[in-house]
Amino acid sequence: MKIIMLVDMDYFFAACEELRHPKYKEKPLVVGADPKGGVARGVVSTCNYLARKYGIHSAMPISTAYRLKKDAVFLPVDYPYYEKMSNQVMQILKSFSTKFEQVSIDEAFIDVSGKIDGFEQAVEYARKIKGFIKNETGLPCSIGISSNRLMAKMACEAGKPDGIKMVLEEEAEKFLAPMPVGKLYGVGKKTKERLESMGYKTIGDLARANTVNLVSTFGVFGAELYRSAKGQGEDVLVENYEIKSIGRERTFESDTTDREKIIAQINSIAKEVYEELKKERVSFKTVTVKIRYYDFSEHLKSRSLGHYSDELGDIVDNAVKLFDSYSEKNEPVRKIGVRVSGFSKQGGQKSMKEFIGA
DNA sequence: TCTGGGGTCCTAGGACCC
DNA sequence: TCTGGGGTCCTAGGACCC
Repeated sequence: MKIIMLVDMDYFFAACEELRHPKYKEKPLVVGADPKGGVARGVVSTCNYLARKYGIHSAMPISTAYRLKKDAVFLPVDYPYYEKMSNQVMQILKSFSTKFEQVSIDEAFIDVSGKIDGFEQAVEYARKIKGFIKNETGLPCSIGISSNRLMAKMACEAGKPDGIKMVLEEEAEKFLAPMPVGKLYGVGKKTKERLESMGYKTIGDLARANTVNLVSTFGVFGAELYRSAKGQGEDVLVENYEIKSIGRERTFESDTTDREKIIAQINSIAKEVYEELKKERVSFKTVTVKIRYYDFSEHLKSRSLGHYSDELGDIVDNAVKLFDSYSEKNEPVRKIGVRVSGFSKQGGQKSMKEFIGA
């Protein structure tokens, strides 16, 4: 049986800010959009635990956060800095594991099966990793330990903040049973509502469910839900992951129908996408434009070039065409986004797989 | 409360080829 | 004349996660 850990950095962006501004440690700290006196449109990205005491949390409108605690410290998101800190952490995790899979800027799975003899040594090993990260970077984290990805994740959530939690395979179902269904990884707002209306309030209810019933309403996802509720999950980590799409989107300060203004925004966004594309050294085949209207309705339109391209002109031209195909609506636009996908690796960047002809 | 931005995966219908 | 099935690509939308 494999020993899988999920390492998740605690309140990561805010913790990074506390690191370079130690004086903010004793204050409620909110990283996210500039509140602009409470009229801004952004949201809270992350906040420290002092800010949470006032009811502030991730994804909350920044205007609400501002109302809850006007004299909190509000800082903008400095992604490049967090990425630098993240890289340090990820290097450490790689050195402590036999397999490593980064899930996001502040989270990674590690397989440590080859590093320790069994689960008896796992908590001690996690403590070592946690201490090492703290010493080297000054950042706190939480670690979940189990025999598959799902349970490592669920254990980690239970261990937060600054904790280590191990859930053995034989304890998994019991551990999950009392939790509300919404806590299960993969169950969001919509699925939670549907499950509750079917009478499944807790994960335990779901584990005792009629699978035929779940599959008939949710399809393949229903079978997956059932497996998850029983604490079963994948134990294979994917190490060589390739990016699938690159996009940027921007919300206007106020909704607009001004074509000139929107086209200008598309141009500026396309340039950012292009820069990222060059960094990743990939070519794209498909361009997608996303529009969010004043009423929050969202639409995507995409077109395939029929061939690979790495040119800015192709992004801009197609994005503008796609946008113009919406123009008869003429409703106020809140947000506009541009995304490219359908990648092929560019010359000189052949993957090992392609190289050996696999 | 009034809602950002960066992603992933899944579904489903239609086109087209064999 | 009416009838297959598999495979892949394209497009649009939805749900979810961090």
